[in-house]
Amino acid sequence: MSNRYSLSPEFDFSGLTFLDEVRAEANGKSANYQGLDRHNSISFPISAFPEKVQHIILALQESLQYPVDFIGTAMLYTVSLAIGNTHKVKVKENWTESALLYIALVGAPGTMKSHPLSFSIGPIIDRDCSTFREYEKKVHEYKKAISIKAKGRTKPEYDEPIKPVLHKFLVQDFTPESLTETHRLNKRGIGVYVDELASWFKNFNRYNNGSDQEFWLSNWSGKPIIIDRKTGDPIFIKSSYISVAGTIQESILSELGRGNRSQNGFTDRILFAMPEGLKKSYWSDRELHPQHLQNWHVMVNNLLDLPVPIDETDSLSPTVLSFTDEGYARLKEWQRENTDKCNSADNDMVKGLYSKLEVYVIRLSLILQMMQWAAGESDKRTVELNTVARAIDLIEYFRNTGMKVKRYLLDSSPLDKLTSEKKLLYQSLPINFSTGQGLLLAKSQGVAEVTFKRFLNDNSLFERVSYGNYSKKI
DNA sequence: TTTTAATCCTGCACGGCACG
DNA sequence: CGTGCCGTGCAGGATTAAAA
Repeated sequence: MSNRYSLSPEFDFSGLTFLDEVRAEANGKSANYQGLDRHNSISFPISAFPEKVQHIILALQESLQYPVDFIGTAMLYTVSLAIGNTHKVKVKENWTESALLYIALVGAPGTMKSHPLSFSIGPIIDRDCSTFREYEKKVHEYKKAISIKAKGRTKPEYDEPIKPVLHKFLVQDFTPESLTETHRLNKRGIGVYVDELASWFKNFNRYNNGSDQEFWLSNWSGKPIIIDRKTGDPIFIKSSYISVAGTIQESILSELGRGNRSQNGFTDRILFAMPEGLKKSYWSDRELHPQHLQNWHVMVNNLLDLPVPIDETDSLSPTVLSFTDEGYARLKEWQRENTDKCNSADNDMVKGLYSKLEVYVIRLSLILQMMQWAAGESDKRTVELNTVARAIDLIEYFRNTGMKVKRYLLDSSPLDKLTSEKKLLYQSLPINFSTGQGLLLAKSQGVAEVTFKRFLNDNSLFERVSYGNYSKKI
């Protein structure tokens, strides 16, 4: 099969020598991850992406300061969504994996979290936009057909007009009901965008006894969605496919762990992009070469144009890729290492994460293979060794960020649960102080006497050295 | 989703205790 | 004995969990 669109091969990269510099820098940092201890971090493995995509990622970093972690992860999401139910990968007999992803971009406000996502899903939004215009046209014709039919009752065998269906990929604002309805009409697969993950989580079990949670867990596994409703038609979606992208502020990551009984299994299912040492930067003089934008659009459109084969029972029958022998061997090798790491892990939360990574390495292999195909850099008959190796690079990055998130949840400092006033007061107190000194400071910041004295009783924050004298513990 | 109950936090008042 | 330090019960507000 050949690509419907081809990327411009004439595109001249030679004038863009800065790319090599940036890439050298980026690759130097990600040189080896295996020997590092768990507190070091791995930089985002740009080299996992196809050549042309690497150029786009680096150009976006250079011209618009998009962190490579964000744009790269957002691109994985975009490709995941574009693949949908068209392709799966076979691991073993009776075990296939889809390209479904849950991703989250983590960073402080104003650090370019949403722009990279908007850029990478741009081609899909364009597609949704044009199908919506067609839909409106069809609705217009449908209404006309209905009215003609009403008037012209004389023809008994008049063709029943078909109510048009809106096809779309992206859902921004949704309720569980509207989402399943959209998915019912778009069985190829849809994607949602959640602006603040923490608040999304918080409302999971609020109003409906955990069924939201259940829904997202089973969707992640690609299980069927079966809903019987009191009002409206029952819904049955055999292979559900809803990829999720979200953002969250680093400072409220710890909220994911609150009331941890229900959410823990969930954070393991999310791949986190967390750029190291992220800060706001100055505008750059460099402009994004339009060819990069063009190339990305071509690639995504190649994927979006893939049809979903439908079998004789009217259900989807995706094309199934399998691993090459070498690729499968590498996968097995990694799985052994991961299993050992998992078994020797001291804590159950870590085990949960590691077992999800085992699924994700397969899914990322599929996504990367399809991405390479879309970029015209390989075929899509099998998943090759090279692809598996790249997927493993990515997984090790996501293992690292996943552990980072876990650390946020586990040892969030006792300071985090304080109100901002108390936190400020605590920080302005000297290491050693007498009650009277502290009281003065507290009053100047508007904290009442009793409140301050009760505050002093918190053993995790203060130690009483002697009568009327305290020292800070943190 | 709205209503209700439970829990936590805060400010106030008061009384006991340590210290010089 | 005076002064500052410390603990506690209570009421009302805010937040969170449970019920309707």
